[in-house]
Amino acid sequence: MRSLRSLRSFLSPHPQLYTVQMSIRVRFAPSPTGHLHVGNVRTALYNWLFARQKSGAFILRIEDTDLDRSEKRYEEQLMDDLKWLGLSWDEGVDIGGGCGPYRQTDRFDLYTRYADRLLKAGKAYYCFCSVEELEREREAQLKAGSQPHYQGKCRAIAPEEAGRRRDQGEEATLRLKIRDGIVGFRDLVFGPLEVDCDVIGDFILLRSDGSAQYNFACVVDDACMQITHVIRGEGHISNTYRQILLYEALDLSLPQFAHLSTILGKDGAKLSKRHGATSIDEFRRRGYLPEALINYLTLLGWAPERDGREILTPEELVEEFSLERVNRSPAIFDPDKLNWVNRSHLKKADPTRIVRLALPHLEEAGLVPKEADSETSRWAADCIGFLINHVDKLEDLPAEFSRTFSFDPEAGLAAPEVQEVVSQTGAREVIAAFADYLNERDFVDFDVYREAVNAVKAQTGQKGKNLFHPIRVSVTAQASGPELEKLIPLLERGSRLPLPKKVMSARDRARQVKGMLA
RNA sequence: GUCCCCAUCGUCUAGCCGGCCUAGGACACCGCCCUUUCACGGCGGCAACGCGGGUUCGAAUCCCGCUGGGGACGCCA
Repeated sequence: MRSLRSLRSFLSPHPQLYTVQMSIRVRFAPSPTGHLHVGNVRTALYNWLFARQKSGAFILRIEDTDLDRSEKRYEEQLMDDLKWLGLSWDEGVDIGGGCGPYRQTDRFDLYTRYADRLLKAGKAYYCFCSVEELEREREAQLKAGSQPHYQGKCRAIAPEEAGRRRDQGEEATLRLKIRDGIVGFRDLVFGPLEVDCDVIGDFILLRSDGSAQYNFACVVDDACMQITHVIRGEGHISNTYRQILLYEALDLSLPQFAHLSTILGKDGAKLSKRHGATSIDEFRRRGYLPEALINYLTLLGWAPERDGREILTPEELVEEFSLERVNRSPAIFDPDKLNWVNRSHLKKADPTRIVRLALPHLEEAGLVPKEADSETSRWAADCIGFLINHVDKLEDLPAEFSRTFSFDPEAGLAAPEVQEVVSQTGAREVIAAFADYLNERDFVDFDVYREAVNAVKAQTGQKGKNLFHPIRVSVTAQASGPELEKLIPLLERGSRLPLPKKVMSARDRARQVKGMLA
């Protein structure tokens, strides 16, 4: 099977066309050394989209060979984040699978076995150089204007002697003997890529403590896990050459490679905390919808074939995605567009889900009681449905809520734009008439509000802006805001509820504004 | 420093196996319309092929150079 595939890859300029019926296996292999970052997430996402579209397997492998920096809690959080996004995997540390274990620290003996193979075949050798020595070599090369790399000093040590020195307890790393010539491959997004082997240098396979170095572990794992497509960040292109050399040395068939360009911040530098939210956990907390993040991140570096449609569900993205259309150039992360995408999904989403997700934000802000009675819950749900069209993300809801339901005529009336409304001809009459009308009513619902508007209109002869602007001021002390005919009934209902922050009814508001303007 | 990669509106991009491009869409921004107010929505506007050489009847599209940006060069991944 394998040799057949590599033969086809060799013969065809588009090997992927010939492998479609084979079951595709991709993997996301993060190292648990920090929070899951948007860049990493996009890599996971593209792997996932590709796997799902081709009905292949998506594998989650934990690359924790950096013992100093890896932490269990990051591993757990990373899986939480992925699950939240809906990027489900078919094999992984938590669920197992046929090619486990899926954590590299659980696979050390495997690496040792492969290392032995290379050593016995004379393709790898022990290196006794000290870090200081290597550092000096590096600096010398840098100064000489060449690309620094290990020059193979310890290649000359006879295997017997190396063995003896190791037996005597001397520390050594294991290095791969690099061949001469050119290493190259056809990248699925970048096209043909190659480099001269002599800029590479014999790299380390096993560290002096016996643990596997990244490139080595990665190749052994990808091969053992029968990964067919390696989709990862652009930064790995230079590793790919090394890894291909390893596949050759181990006589393993090559997977396909697809590298993804880097995501940058607004200033063109690699995206980091300075650019605001970057960990996906943070986006979750801020009230972005997972499908919105998926949507936006997929669009970052990729565009659907027929343009125009940009708001797509994960299912639609799976259907339309294609590695061939992935862009080579780095993309800048644009929070404005993310917000737009999120807003669009917020509008599309099931209202009860939105209420469930939004409520905690209002509760945290102390605007709605945590243990609310059914009347209050219903009111809160209606408020959320009412305000959701005005926010980009759920975290904006409390501010929008406060702005809408609090009432501060003192400050409001002083604002220039409100002053302007009040000084319109007939504005004060409208405000007074409106207050008087509401004052005679017990309960102000939608119908009463409409009656009030018509009565005031008839009484004052004002209409349009001259009618509605003053009414808005009388009820909100603001010059703009959400739909009055929905707001006013909500104010009325809210005013009768045991809320942490009392909501004042439209009637009381109008009376107060009238009084202040009199 | 060396090697590798990238280069269309401010941003994401379509186009890139040359003519259909007076370069299309989206975000943001501005204006208008709708709505008896506001918002939503609709319509419209602003705005790009980095520069210089080739190749060609013809180049955003192909080639070279420059410039700019990014990445890599670890006993990190």
